[in-house]
Amino acid sequence: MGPRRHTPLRSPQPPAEPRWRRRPEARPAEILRAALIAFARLGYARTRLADVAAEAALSKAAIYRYFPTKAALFAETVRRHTRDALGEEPIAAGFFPDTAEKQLERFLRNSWAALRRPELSQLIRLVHAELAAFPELAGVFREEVVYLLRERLGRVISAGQARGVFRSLPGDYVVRAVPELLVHHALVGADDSLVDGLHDLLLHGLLRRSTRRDAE
Amino acid sequence: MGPRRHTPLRSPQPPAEPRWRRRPEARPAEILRAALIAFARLGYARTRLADVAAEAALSKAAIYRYFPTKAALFAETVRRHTRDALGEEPIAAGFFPDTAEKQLERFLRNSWAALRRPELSQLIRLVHAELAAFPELAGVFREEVVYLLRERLGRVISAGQARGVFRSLPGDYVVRAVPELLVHHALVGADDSLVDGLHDLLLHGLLRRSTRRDAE
Amino acid sequence: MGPRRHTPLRSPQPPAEPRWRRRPEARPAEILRAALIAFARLGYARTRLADVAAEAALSKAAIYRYFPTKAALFAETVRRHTRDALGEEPIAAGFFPDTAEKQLERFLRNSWAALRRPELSQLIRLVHAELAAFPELAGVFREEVVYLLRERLGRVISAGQARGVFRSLPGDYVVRAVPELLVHHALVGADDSLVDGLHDLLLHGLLRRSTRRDAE
Amino acid sequence: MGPRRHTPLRSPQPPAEPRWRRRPEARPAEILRAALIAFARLGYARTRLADVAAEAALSKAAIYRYFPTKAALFAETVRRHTRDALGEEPIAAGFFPDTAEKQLERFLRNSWAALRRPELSQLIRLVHAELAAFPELAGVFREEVVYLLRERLGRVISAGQARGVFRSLPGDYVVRAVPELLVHHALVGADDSLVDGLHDLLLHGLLRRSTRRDAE
DNA sequence: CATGAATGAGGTTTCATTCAT
DNA sequence: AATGAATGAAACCTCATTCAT
Repeated sequence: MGPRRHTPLRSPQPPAEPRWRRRPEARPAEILRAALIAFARLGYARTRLADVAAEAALSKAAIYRYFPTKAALFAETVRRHTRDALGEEPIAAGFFPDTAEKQLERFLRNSWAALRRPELSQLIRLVHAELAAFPELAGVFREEVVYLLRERLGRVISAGQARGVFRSLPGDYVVRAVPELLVHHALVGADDSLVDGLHDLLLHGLLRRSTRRDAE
Repeated sequence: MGPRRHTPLRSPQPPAEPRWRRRPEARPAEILRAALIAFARLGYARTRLADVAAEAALSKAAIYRYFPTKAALFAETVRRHTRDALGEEPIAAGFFPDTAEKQLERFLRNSWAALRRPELSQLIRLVHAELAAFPELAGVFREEVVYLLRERLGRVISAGQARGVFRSLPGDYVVRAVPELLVHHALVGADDSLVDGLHDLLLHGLLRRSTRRDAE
Repeated sequence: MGPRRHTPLRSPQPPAEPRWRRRPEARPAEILRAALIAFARLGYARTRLADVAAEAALSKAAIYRYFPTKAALFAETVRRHTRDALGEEPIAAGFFPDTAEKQLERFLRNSWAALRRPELSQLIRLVHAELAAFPELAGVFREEVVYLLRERLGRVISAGQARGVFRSLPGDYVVRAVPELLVHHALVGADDSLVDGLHDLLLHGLLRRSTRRDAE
Repeated sequence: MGPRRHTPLRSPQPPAEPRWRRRPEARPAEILRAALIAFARLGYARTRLADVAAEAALSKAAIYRYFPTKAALFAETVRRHTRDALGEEPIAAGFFPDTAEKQLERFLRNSWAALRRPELSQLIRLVHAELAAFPELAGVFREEVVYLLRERLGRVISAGQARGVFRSLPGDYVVRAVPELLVHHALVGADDSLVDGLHDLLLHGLLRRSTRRDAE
């Protein structure tokens, strides 16, 4: 066999539509958006760069202008979408004259609303699916999501304790476990009814006996 | 990283029950044991059949005598190791004259001891990592592990309620959420201290006020 | 776009010809032979593994059973074909009652005959073309080819000197330069007439004046 | 290693002699200088246009203003740097009353000094490495370097013969082989001592016997 | 004129799966 | 029953080249 030369003859299309348009700063964000969709659909290993490229309406090679490897793209995808995933605390806990019970309920309801949004629940699944391959991402996720929820819940409980509504707790188990539980519910796709159940469980575990005794 | 291909999950026909072989049913079990180790180490996609074969001290081709595809092997691995993962209920709940509190604590302690064993926690990670690719396995896992825990916990709570120690609960949230929480703790590798915290949280959420008031 | 699954349907050809036959030990040698041909034709970078595979009538993947990378295959190709490239010294220099001049001529003629064979001259081109990329191979080549020629020439000259036919030389330049020159001739594809010229040049530089004066 | 593509050598039209530019003929020369450095460092195939561009402190696209393809750039790089590589003959052979021996030595010393300069020896390596891919460049190189050396050496020898110092030679082997040998020495990176050896070898092969006999 | 952005077209390497022994 | 050999089918990543600005 002789030495082949590959001289692709391109069908000479009249220069109708420009192949691309200049959108410098937008690109990385666009790619990350597409990557989230693709990775969420198939997981890391099953997602081909071609899938991301198609979703972003770009060529595979273009992705490599912005991200050096598939793994880096994945890591950045998780990182980017994890930040601000929860957003600002919708209503500052202490400034409302709500009862402690109401504050707790609002925390649960808001947190669950955020976690169950597809963008975030998919991210949660992604992070937990690649725990072994990308252990650092678990850390990112915990810091950005779990720790934030802990803080918010901690404030709610402290406020309730200050008012004498919540009992004092041995250790921080409640503060640690509740975000975990919410995350797990998002991970396995639980339905919304859980908020009521969790509220009930927590309330009757937190109310001081005297308060409740008085209430009778 | 190289390419990982993913073949669709064919209906995982076990090889038609070959009855007598040199070491009759030893081989499949050996392979499944090796597969668990390999899959747990690297996850589904990263695990090569060669890894499983090496772990089983067999050739790749030999695996195909017993399992038609990699996906089928994976599914069967999860299935096999999920069954009996929890084993018999160590101590039947109702037959002991323990207090309801003690029974609850024993349930938590036993369940956590089982879930935190490496074989099971790895399985849990595997199942949750491949939720998207193998949705049916989530079902298997839930039936074998989660539902079993629910049953056991349900019995403990019912017994406590019958004795008048636990209050009556609105809905089944507690029964559904506690196993979920335990599983999630295993998934993220929590430490043992959580049992005490969970016990405390549950107790004070379940005890009837009158009981506690009486106890004072 | 949904998740594609690639289930190649192979046209069900009746099992006419077996795709391969078992030839275990032959394979590496066959591949190296094919690799020499391919690399010689196109150089290292231009040669695709597919070229080698086609030449060897194998699949690309099969090559990877025996050689871990393209670079390793290339190195081994050069190494293997360089060893024994010159073969045994055709006629032992000292044992013949030839004149020193005849022995010198025979060395030149034999060496050139070996070097100009396509297998060896291609190898020479390959080694020199990839000097920068594979410096170690230059060493292999020098040891196996250049040094061997130096030894042989050295013996011829020593014998001639012992007989009083060749003058004593300041330094070893002749022994070093002549193999180099032959190699270069092979590299640029010189014609056979050079042997006579080289013979003449060397002779009149090596003959002792007294000998030549006597001969007149 | 990644893929390297190799486009066929299009007729390397220099960009139609663009007469006036901001820095009229500076750009192409700068690019060619950068290209020599880059190509010499890595060889043709391994050198990326990006390497050349970086070396020239230009963008890749800018190179395409002056050279239609990578192959054309390479060819022009070799061509440009080959011309004048040897420069003017430092001292016209015939005009000096030197002895023929001195003239020969000066030829060798000057030639070697030129060939061993990094710019030229790298060029030599480049040309010989790409002999197969760019056969025409070998021709360019031979014309510009080898033939020039032949001419100069021819003049030295003729002068010596005219003076009766050098014997008459059968054929032109010496004139053809010596430049070749010098080039090869440059190619493999020989050290300077070779000049003395070559001088000695040549002298004792060229001096007329009568001269030497007289000298005794 | 110059360039940053984009891409088509591979090339190397991997691996699940099959086949002859 | 078991396995070493073989391979088809990607997947990642690269780079010469083009185009809009």
